[in-house]
Amino acid sequence: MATIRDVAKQAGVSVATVSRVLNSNGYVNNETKKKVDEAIRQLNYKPNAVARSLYKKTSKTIGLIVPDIVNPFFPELARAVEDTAHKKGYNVFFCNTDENVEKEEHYLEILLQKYVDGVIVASNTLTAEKVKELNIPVVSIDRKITAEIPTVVVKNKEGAQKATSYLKEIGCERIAHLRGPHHIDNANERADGYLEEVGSAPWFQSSYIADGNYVMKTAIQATVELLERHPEIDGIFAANDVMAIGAVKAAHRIGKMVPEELAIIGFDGISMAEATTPELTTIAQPIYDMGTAVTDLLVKLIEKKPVERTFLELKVELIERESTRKQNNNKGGREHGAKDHSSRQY
Amino acid sequence: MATIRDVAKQAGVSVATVSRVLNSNGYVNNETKKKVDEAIRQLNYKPNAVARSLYKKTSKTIGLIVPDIVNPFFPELARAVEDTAHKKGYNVFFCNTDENVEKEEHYLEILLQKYVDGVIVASNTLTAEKVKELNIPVVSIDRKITAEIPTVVVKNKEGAQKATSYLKEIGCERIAHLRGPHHIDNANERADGYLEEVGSAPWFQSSYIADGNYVMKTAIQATVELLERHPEIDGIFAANDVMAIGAVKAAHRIGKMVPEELAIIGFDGISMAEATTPELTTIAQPIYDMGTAVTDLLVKLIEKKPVERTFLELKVELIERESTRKQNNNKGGREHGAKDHSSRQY
DNA sequence: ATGAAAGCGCTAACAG
DNA sequence: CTGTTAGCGCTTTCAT
Repeated sequence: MATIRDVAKQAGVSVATVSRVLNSNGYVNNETKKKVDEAIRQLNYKPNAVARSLYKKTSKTIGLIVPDIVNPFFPELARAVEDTAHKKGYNVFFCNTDENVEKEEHYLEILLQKYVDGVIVASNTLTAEKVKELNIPVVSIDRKITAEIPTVVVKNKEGAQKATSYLKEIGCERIAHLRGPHHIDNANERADGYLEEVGSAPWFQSSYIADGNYVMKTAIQATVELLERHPEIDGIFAANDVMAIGAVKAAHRIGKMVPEELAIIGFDGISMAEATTPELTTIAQPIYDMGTAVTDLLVKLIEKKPVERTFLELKVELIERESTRKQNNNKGGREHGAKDHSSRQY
Repeated sequence: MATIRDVAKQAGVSVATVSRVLNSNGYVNNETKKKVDEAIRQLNYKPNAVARSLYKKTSKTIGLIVPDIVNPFFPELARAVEDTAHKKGYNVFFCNTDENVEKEEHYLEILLQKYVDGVIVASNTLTAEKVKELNIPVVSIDRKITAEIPTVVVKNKEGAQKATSYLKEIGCERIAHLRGPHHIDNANERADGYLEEVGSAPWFQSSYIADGNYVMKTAIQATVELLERHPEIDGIFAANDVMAIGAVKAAHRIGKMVPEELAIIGFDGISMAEATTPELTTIAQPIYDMGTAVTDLLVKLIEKKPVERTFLELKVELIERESTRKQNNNKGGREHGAKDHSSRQY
């Protein structure tokens, strides 16, 4: 590969001049600039980003740390992050931690050694202290770590309330909740939202809440048990779409019709929710927008540009599909006015 | 951040000595090593990977170029690549090209400037010529580019034959094919496999092959038209799972029962295929293994270790689920002996 | 407007 | 066994 020296020699100027035209700063005569450009072209010269990084102490790269890209929530997020980063001239290092603290800290260390300018984390295990030590901007997505760390999340509680009250509106009278892990904030917030809506209903029992752990397999099992214990249940709010899909399978397995006998609503808005039969009604997060927002935020922090707010709470949206329909149990189901905001393309 | 100089000063030795203990090469007295280690600990020193890269002309990073991480085939692949790379001490830059040549070439250029040691591409648009210019190892996954570029693929034709003959075995007598894009090799190979099995059957018509373009929306439309034009069709081999899911939806929409009236089999083995009702029978690719294999291959090339073969063609596996069952059309369906190798976990 | 030269943090001869 | 030193390729004062 040609270096800046080769270009300088070829153009008959000094490396400083070449550097000047490369970065278009400082004065440089139009004629000499032409010579340099020509030399660059002839040699097919590309500046060495590593050398530049070493000097400038910045690398135009960021780290993206997710638990597991295979989790259907993350591909779209990762795509948004990469798109936005690329647009702003940054490359992204891609890391999976499986929610494992050591792995996470190890990655952070490596990223730091590689001079990343900032990092985006989706993590529950990261402490504020560790982040401080890094001395580079860190932003959190989907999970709030501490008040000091800039964060992009969605209105989980509000979404959960929306889901639950929607089930009430279409006529469900015994609504259960398939909740996520107790150590994950957004799972607790969603459970809170559910409780807010039905916690004080005369029919409510704490055993209407089942642990699904955000995983399909567990959710299937939990739903089967739930429905066997409580055959009166006519609506389920699952705290994520994966569990909602599990719930659909469970219902199918024990012969409950969805949505006729049992309405099911999920949370997230992952594309897998459109693969099911019936297609899943869900509270959709603006996943791509979240990715864009965190990345914008991070880049602003890196480039020390002013940021308005460091805590963004984005809105969620009810997408009505087939897994919920007005229940015709003539006990008072009301008309529901929501339109289908689905992104179905056919 | 502390530098090697700081450590040297703190330990009362020269930077060379520090470098020696860092890289554990060259002789260094055990006592001085201890002093150095202690200084490193005290200063919480971490060597600067950029400076090291600059000197060594290698960065311990690789690039991963995929069309779109949102495409359900790629998250698992990306995960495998990242896992394997990490295990071998490499980080991975993550790039989405949308199959766009300019974007792809642009990424390659940037990666090159950033000194990546090698790159893994999933691309149809890359030319051998471009790869040559790079002067670093490049390996291709899922798509063969040219003979010179080391590649990991699966036995597409064989898998397609397996899918088609399986449909015959369970009693289908009018088997259609939902094919992928004409410019993608694996789509053509899968179509070839299908043709091999049924192309000369008395009932065969070229209009039994529909273009689905690997996309759900298109596949739904194509399947509806196909079934309206040819109501006699009792089996569909879709060239990927996403289209197979589309076919299931199409069948559902026009009131054909799957699998009773219409058997559907996909290709890929993505997890989404387990979210559907009925769950999808498919020809599964060993996606994770493919990722591991390309990464191993790439790292060997980078480190100039001997590689046995530079063209790996992995086996696919039939996973029987619910979307295909022995057709009871008493016209001669035979027993089929395949076991369920499904990864269903419940 | 241009060039010389120092230095980013590290590694690897080479000398001792 | 350890230290001195010359780079890796680039950017940026500081002179001129």
